[in-house]
Amino acid sequence: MNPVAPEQTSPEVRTLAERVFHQLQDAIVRGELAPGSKITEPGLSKTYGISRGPLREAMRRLEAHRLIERVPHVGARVVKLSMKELLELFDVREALESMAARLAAEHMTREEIAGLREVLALHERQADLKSGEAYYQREGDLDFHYRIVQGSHNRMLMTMLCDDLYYLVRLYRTQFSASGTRPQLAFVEHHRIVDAIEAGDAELAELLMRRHVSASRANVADRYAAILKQQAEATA
Amino acid sequence: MNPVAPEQTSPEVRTLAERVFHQLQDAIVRGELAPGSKITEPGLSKTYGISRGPLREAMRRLEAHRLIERVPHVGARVVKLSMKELLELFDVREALESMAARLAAEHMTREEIAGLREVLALHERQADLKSGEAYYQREGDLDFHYRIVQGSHNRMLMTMLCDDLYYLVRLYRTQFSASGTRPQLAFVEHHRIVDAIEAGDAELAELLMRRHVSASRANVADRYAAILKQQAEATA
DNA sequence: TATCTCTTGATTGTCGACAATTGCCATGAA
DNA sequence: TTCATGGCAATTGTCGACAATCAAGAGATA
Repeated sequence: MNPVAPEQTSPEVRTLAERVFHQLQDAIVRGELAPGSKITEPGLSKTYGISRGPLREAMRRLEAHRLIERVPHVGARVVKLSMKELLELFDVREALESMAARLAAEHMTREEIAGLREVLALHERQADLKSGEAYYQREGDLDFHYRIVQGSHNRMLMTMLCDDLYYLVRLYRTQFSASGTRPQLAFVEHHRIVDAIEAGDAELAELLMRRHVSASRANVADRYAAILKQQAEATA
Repeated sequence: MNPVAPEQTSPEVRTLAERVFHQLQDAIVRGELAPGSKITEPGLSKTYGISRGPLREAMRRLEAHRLIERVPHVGARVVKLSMKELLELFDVREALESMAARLAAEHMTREEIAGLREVLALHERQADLKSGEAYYQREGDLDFHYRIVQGSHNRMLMTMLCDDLYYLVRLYRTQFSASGTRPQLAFVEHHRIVDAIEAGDAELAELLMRRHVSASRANVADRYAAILKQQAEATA
């Protein structure tokens, strides 16, 4: 159902607050709750059929994950990523994921590497059969990155990237409806990264991952610049 | 009073929950609440004279900042950093702070650089006069890093490092009572980093910061290995 | 004696109600 | 018309009480 989410069976749904938290998290990432829209406690309380107590707790967690923004005595809004913040996100990703790739090259087990190769093969097949872009860029790409972070065996990195940043990435993709160009390019880059990891070449893996994220960032920035230019021409 | 904390006057103490959050945060970082000790809601509720509602909210925030760990239906404990987690923290710092130094070299204003130089001069004076180690390594060092992160002008980096990781660093220092060896070495490294930033040499600033954090990590690892060896000899 | 079960006490999760603060809208004056 | 001011409705913050869950200890049995 959700190829990225780490919670397959029921990791932490022992309480109402956590269940609602995950529901809201999904709703936001999927765009069902419009970015920038105001969310009120009584409203959600009725929608989900729970009291305001657990709801507030869920909202606090959403705030910690940067999915909503709260102002005391005023209310909460779904985050609306600006282009500036999006580029900031890419810078952070570049720093953390390159480190993850380095650590993965040092610590990843044979089994984990094999699993990574499988993911890559699966994506390749799907990209061959259909246009595939949609699936690839939307979830498959994150799946790849997800496994590398896991392979770093650094718990702090894992929570930062998988629990926080990757949800923001998904939110950005729905918000900007970024179908994601340059899938074939990313393919090659992915393969090279895995090769470096398998070879245990930490420095190379780090460098390649860094370039990979950086290229993705540049791609976003370019497309944004193009949009701005287009708008300028439209008004002129 | 608190040279590191960004909140000088009253940043967000408009609500009980936030006030208690900051109080607890300080208490934990200072070691007043022993690492690993269990904290109970009714207990804190009485201690701080507030109801359990705002208290739970404060605890949620502490959990998000990794200062306490909660288990549903069981309770919360103050975090107790293991050496493994500490080294993980250093890896994350290396990734994020080297990126921060790079961005700082690109975006830092003249005024910010001047302020950074002042901090350095202040530390040098204090290191000359007294043994200075204590002040230097405890807060001054973080002050230096803090300003560089601010200079990156990347809000996401700022919150990650200043709001989360640096509190963990301070907690580690009290927990391991790390008075911090190698202050003079760090001095030289700090100076070189500022030089690189002022020269606008992003790559060099990044490299130097990376080495700086890495050296700090190696220092911690070495001292830990020494302690282990000492203990082994004592038992033998 | 060791282990298993059950009871008990305490703690956490949830709820509904009340108080405090905010934003909005109507009213009035310049 | 525009701006300031006051009141009002709605939302957020806070509280105390009840229900659900867990951990520990007493007791019984093999």
